[in-house]
Amino acid sequence: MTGARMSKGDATRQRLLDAAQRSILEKGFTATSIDELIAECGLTKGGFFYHFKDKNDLAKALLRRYIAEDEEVYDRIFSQARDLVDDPLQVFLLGLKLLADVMGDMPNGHPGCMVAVSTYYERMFDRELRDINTEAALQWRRRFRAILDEIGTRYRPREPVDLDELADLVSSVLEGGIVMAKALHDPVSLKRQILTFRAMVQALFVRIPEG
Amino acid sequence: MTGARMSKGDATRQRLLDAAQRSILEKGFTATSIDELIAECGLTKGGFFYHFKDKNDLAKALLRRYIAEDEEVYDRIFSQARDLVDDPLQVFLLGLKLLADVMGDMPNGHPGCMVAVSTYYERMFDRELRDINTEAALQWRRRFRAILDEIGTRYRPREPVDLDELADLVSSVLEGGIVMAKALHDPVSLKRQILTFRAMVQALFVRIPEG
DNA sequence: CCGAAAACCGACCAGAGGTACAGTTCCGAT
DNA sequence: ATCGGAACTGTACCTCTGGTCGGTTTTCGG
Repeated sequence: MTGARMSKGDATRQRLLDAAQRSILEKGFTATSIDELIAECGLTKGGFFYHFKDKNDLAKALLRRYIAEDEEVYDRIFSQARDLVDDPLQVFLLGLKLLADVMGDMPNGHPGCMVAVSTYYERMFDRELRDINTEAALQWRRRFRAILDEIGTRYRPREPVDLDELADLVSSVLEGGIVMAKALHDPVSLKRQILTFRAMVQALFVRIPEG
Repeated sequence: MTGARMSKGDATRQRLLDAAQRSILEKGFTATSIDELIAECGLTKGGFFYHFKDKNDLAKALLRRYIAEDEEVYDRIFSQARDLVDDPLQVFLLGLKLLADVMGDMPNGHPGCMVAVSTYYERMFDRELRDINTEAALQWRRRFRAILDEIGTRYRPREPVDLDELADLVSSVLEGGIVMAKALHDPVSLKRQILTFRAMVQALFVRIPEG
């Protein structure tokens, strides 16, 4: 990616993935034609099928790449949060704040989540792609769950909640926030949704007395 | 719908919408072919275009019908909640509980939200359809906002939250919960997401002393 | 400079999506 | 019974789409 030495073929592959991602998030998978992609990237049919054996293969590569970049963003944000504060609850709250900022700084709003798109095209894809999708969701759960476990050592929830479900709720708010921001035509909405959720997290946990 | 007298034409129209909704939620809009729909409903191309002037027109009718049914469900649930309890916070909490039950009782999980699908196909649709979509989101906001306003007369939030944003967060949790349930291949997940959110609402509000 | 692998070209195909419209059947009101 | 519109049928046509394949150029190590 960023300046990494890559062959001409790799560069073309990346350009195809970029074009595909933009178009798919805008119009959907089936509405994105191969003809359209190769026109944008300045190559021909043969060139495309040299890189991907079929359209499903493209979707697979795209989803993998998307998830990898997504994970990178989360890693960066939460390691940054850990550097700045110690208390696990404060780490989580700061992480949500930083995440909200990232989402809010996107000029046209979040472009959409490939995982969400894939769930709505489930039946069109092969098993492997569906598994990639499920794994991404589980990865999110593990990530947030880990932080929640740390929080649990020093705080207790005012109301009983299962931590796996609370972890999933973070993902739900993000996915749902993206949908709502698009539906409302209000790019900043996603940021506010995250911050409102953050306030609710803050209200949920109460410090356990030391000892 | 339910037993209401309808002409043969209306019945066909409904069957077409039923088939379209099922297919669109499963495969997406563009992947749903007219040929497929007419085969399922036992009529021909011409018959289809007698009812809908084009595919966009079908989408429009479908979205309108979906939203109307959706509103009916919410109306029923929250009026039921109002009949059972008095306190506004309890009405909201009971409403969320009933909603969770409805979602949990769907054998194959929530089939998906047409509004969410539409947001990911935005650029394909005309302005009218996009407006319908936005209006649906605003309608949800008004609905939940009204309840939250009532709650605000007797409770205060532990952390500062904007009530419009909290209202939108309800929608986000529902939309995101549907996506996550599909991604995780766990139909019951949506129900648990709603209940976890419910617990957070309960933790958020604290009674204002009378007087 | 050479040769082989990588990267790409472009003609072609079968089938699906979508449009148009003239003709036919159904059906209820008069 | 019959008339007129509603509810279709049948067909002809055209574009676009995913995908194939043999051939050509580019690249690059030796």
